[in-house]
Amino acid sequence: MTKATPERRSGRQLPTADELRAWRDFIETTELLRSRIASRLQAASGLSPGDYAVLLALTEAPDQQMRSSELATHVGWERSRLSHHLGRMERRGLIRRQECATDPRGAEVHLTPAGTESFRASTVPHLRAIRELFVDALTQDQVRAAGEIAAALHAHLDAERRP
Amino acid sequence: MTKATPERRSGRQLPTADELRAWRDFIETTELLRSRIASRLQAASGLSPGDYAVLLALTEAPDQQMRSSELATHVGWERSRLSHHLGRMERRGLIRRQECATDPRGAEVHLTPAGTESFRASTVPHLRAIRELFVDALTQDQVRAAGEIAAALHAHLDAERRP
DNA sequence: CTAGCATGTTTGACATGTCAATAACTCGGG
DNA sequence: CCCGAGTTATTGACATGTCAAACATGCTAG
Repeated sequence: MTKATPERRSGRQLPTADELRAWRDFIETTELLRSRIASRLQAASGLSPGDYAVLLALTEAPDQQMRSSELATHVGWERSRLSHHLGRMERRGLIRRQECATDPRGAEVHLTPAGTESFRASTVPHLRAIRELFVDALTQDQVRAAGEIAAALHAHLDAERRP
Repeated sequence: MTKATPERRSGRQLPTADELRAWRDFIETTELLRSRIASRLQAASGLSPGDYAVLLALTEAPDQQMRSSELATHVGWERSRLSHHLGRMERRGLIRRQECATDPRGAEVHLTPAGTESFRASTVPHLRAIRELFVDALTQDQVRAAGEIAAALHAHLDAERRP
């Protein structure tokens, strides 16, 4: 593809120093950002990002309930991870699990009033944190570029996964 | 700055739908990317990203050793996290801790031959994974932009932290 | 000297994640 | 009827992270 400029993009196995610096800045900063957003969420509502994802999905579901594996797909987690997380959330009274009427193997996950309320209280502070820590740090072009970079990375990872 | 278009960037508390989509793509993709890179590293060398960070710092240190808190600063971890991690690495024979000669409170962390060898074996595959999963997914401009976005986010987080 | 504060590190309790194994149930053929 | 393969969800063992408390030692004011 890049035969005309072989020294630029092809024939190289390893990243250049500049590329490596960009990678390190990128990966370290996203980690830091994630933990800051999580702190804000925790402080505002006592919820973890995982709790938030589960409560968001349930809140948007018809009847505020969902089958366990449906929920796993929706939030993009492995079943096992979800199961452990639901156990913790159930202990804290945020959700309730009950046998599924139509499939005795399955479980229905229900939002409790406490879960509904915690989620309600967390929404605005969480969105405000995203605004303050992400959107406000960047220009409009950078926000757009960040979305495009994420999309390109995601597409590339998908392509690698099953070619 | 944006007085001429007040509805665009100011007076708003919450992100727009586009901004929120960019945020979600960004944060979810970086998480996915992190875990893919970690899998590659694990497969190639049996090391976790944390192991790699510690071994990299020790490898670059004079005498292949470092004081524990120096190491914590270098990799950007809390002391407690480092202590737990060093315990696990020591059990696996990657590093060794011994009393510091000059300060009886302190610990020196030393690289073992096994640690040196594991790190050596991991370097090229790890850099290749960064090349394949990050650099190759993006244009040169995007790699540069990713670095700049990370720098802007980092600076903004620092500014928020202590003013 | 010694009480008390600072420094360097570890520990314990717990939240979060992954992986492999298990349990409980469905369903389609013999 | 029953076997075996697939589906749904949970479990256990363990790695990784955070927070607060504990420990050990050094330093300094009285």
